[in-house]
This record gives sequence, C-alpha cells and structure tokens, in this order.
Amino acid sequence: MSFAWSDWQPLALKPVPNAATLAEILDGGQTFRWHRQPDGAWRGAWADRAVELKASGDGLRWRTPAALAPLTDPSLHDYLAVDTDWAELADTLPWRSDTHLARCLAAFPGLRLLRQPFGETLLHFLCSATKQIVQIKQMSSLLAARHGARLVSLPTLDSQLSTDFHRLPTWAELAEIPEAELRRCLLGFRARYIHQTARFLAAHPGWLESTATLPYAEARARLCELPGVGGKIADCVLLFGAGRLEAFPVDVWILKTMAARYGLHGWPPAQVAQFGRVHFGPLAGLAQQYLFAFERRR
DNA sequence: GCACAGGTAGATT
DNA sequence: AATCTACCTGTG
Repeated sequence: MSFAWSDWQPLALKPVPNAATLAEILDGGQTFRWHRQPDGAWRGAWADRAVELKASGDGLRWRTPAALAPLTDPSLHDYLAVDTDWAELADTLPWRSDTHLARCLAAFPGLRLLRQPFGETLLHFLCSATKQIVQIKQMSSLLAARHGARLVSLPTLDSQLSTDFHRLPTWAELAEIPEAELRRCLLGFRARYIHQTARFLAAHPGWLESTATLPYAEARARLCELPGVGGKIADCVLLFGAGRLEAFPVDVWILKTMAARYGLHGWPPAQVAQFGRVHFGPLAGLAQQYLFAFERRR
C-alpha cells in the first residue's frame, strides 16, 4: 500500500501514556476503530478523520493521509482531549481513602477518556450488547466499509484493505438501510435496534444534538427512550461521546469488581451505578475506566 | 456440538 | 419490584 502520508508530528499529551495505557485508551472499549499496525503504530478513525499514532522517544507522534492533513490537527487534539491534564484530574479521585482505586490508578498511569462524536458513540454501543471488543470492532469495520463514505480517494489506495479510511455511516444514512442489509454486518439482533433508532432519529431532527447538551440525568433518560439503549449503553454514550464524566457505566466487569472489591454482592446494576456516582464523585466515569481496565487485564 | 460474550425488553412471578 | 428469557452469531 503506497499513498501519501503527512510527516510525523509531535503530540503533547499530559501525561504521556506508556504502551499499555495507550492500548487501553485506543483499544480498551471506549471506541472500536483503532487497529495496531505491523510496525506498532495505531491506526484509527473518527468522524471524517483518520490518523496513525505511535510512540517516539519519550513522547507520541501522529500523521494522517496527506489529503486529510489540513483538517485533522485541531480535530485530533479535541478527540484526544489534549488540553486536559488527566493526571491532575485523576488526582482528584478519592484514591487516598480507596486502596483499590489507588492500585488501579498506578496500573494505568496516563489513562484518559476520548471525546468522540456523539452519534458514532451511540452506534458503537448499540453494537456492543453481549459482544467482545474484537467482535464489536468487526461490526464497526463492516459498517464503515459497506455503508460509510470513503475518506481518502487515491488511485493507489486499496479500499479493501482500508476500512479505516471510510467513515461510519451517519444516522441519516443508516435510516435508509434495510434491517436485513444491516444484519449482513454481523449485527445480529442489534440490527433491529440500530434500524429502529435510525428511523426514530430521522423522524426527530435535532433530537440527538439537543440530547447531547442536556444535564446528565435528563440526557440519560432521553437516551434510554431509544430502542436497544438501557442505562449501561446510555452511560457509555454520555461518558465517551459527550464528556459527561459523572456517568458510571455498569457492565458485567464493573458489577463483578464492585461486588468483590466494594462488598456490593448481589446489588443490581442501577444501584451499583448510583453507588459509583456517589462514592467516586463528579469524575466517577474516569474512576470506572481505571477499574474496568484493571479488572479486564486480569 | 455447545457455552459464552462489556445488554435490553418484555413476560412472568 | 425482582427474576427469567429470548434475541443473533462468531469464536474457542
């Protein structure tokens, strides 16, 4: 594959994540469009952007297909929340009185939350029900390759190899795709949820955009009106796609770790979520990401 | 062949 | 309100 990349450019993250933490950020369940390349770089995409990231000396560098270069810089900084010092934020979590949290923080220094586009975060997490990361990534790749507009059009670019360089279909585009066609992207019963959600959004212009700006509790309640969206998925969409750091998604991993480490045996997910928001405070979602990374690595 | 996977919704106690 | 169960299908 030979087409033009921009030059590698420095990326100043505070703090600089190590290799394990970077993998956790890009491939740990916040998003599903990053793939490790043979040379160790991470290739990923969001909205109409595509980049590669790699460790370089004591920092990180990034590049993008030359055709996208003029557009990508500020967008990348926003996506990675570069202007936020995540070590400083993590320091405000109650780790001084919570030894398990302290251990999780130490295990993934430099962990950060991405600022993803709201709509594609919703799409990804509608795909996520009872699926592992590898499989969600496969669904995402197929949706992009088959139904998303191509980002880079160069004669030397083999589109078969480069689903990374398609964007995900927009909700307006998804609304026009028959459910049976969606099923061919390995979505299973999730195809119906995505189809129905797409039809709902098509019938309610502005609904998604206004939901993203509502206070947390109202936004969560509205998202739960969508078919296939319950509390867990709503919290993921708000945490990873709307910067609502107080959202505390409770999946089976968190349920397990909150039972084992915090004594919440037998608690239902909704109560664990409430406990998490109270115990960990306004940045509960960041705490959740540390707990999740730590538990999943075991 | 069969259990299982980062949930949700609808039915049944 | 708490507890089942079906929903799809690739993977091990």
